[in-house]
Amino acid sequence: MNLPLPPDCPYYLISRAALSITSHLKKGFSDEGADIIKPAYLGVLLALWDEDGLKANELGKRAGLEPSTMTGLLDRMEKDDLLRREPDPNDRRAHRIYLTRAGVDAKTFTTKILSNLLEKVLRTIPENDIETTKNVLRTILLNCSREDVK
Amino acid sequence: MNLPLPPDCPYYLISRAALSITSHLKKGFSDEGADIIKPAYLGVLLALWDEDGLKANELGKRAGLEPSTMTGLLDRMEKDDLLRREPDPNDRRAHRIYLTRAGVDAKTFTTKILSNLLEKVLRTIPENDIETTKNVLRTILLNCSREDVK
DNA sequence: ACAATATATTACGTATCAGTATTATTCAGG
DNA sequence: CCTGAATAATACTGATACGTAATATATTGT
Repeated sequence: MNLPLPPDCPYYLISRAALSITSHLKKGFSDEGADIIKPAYLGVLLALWDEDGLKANELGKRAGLEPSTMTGLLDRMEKDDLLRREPDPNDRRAHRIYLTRAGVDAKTFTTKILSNLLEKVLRTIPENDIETTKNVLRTILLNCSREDVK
Repeated sequence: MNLPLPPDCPYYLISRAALSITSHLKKGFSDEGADIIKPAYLGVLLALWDEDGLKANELGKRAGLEPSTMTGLLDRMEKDDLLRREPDPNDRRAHRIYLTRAGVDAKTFTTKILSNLLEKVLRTIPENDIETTKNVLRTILLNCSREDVK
């Protein structure tokens, strides 16, 4: 049973790719003077740009983050004036998350920076292979969530 | 310019897959009573099992981590008695990293846990698609490092 | 040999994410 | 209508990773 060395290990490759893109994204935001936007904010922003006023809970599901992670993330984003929490009138346990003006306005340039970066990073890769990769990753996520149930 | 929603965004998929596998790996080590082994240790362990006595610097290159990240990681691993630092006789700036007995012994069960998990997570995916995915990820890493130079 | 440069490590601060426990609220069944 | 299970959010802790700056040691060009 020969364990693959790092450059051949799927886990290594996935982890490194994630960190590497994150790092570039961070730099991309910084270079464009959009320092308020952090890569970790993207999942939440994408969800809220699609549908404003979600609950923290629902946001977590869409962004793939645990509830305990959401608290700190929303704290940071609220401090950065990208969103605000408001009590849910129908459920006093819950809050609704609404984008601020700044949060709405961020969509344009954030979108541009993200797609520019992805374009550069994926540039040399055939469209087919990217689709295959996305499907593989989706399957991995599916298999992982199956494991969770067990 | 329609930004892909999370489940369709390559960056989202890569990040989620990395976190998801990491979480399962952690649980896998825990379930097998191998709590000392943390997913983050793998890059270093794989490198040292291949070649003992590397410098922190070289280890960082193999594991894909920054020098400043290596310090804390090696600190934790040393505290967990998996390795020890020894001064490099030829370069007084550097240290050589050697596996302890526990670090050597960890290879067998760590290897088994990792390959079991990967087998489970990748089980349903055609070998071809996995190869394609690995190549795509390698290309992404390459493109990212090219960006670095720029 | 000496100053400038390069390398290795460390120190410190920040960001990110998960797991566990806790609190407050809602809801379902008797 | 009350009690127990489920749900929403948070607090807290630990792990992981980076960037910047500081320090110590080596190497190189003159």
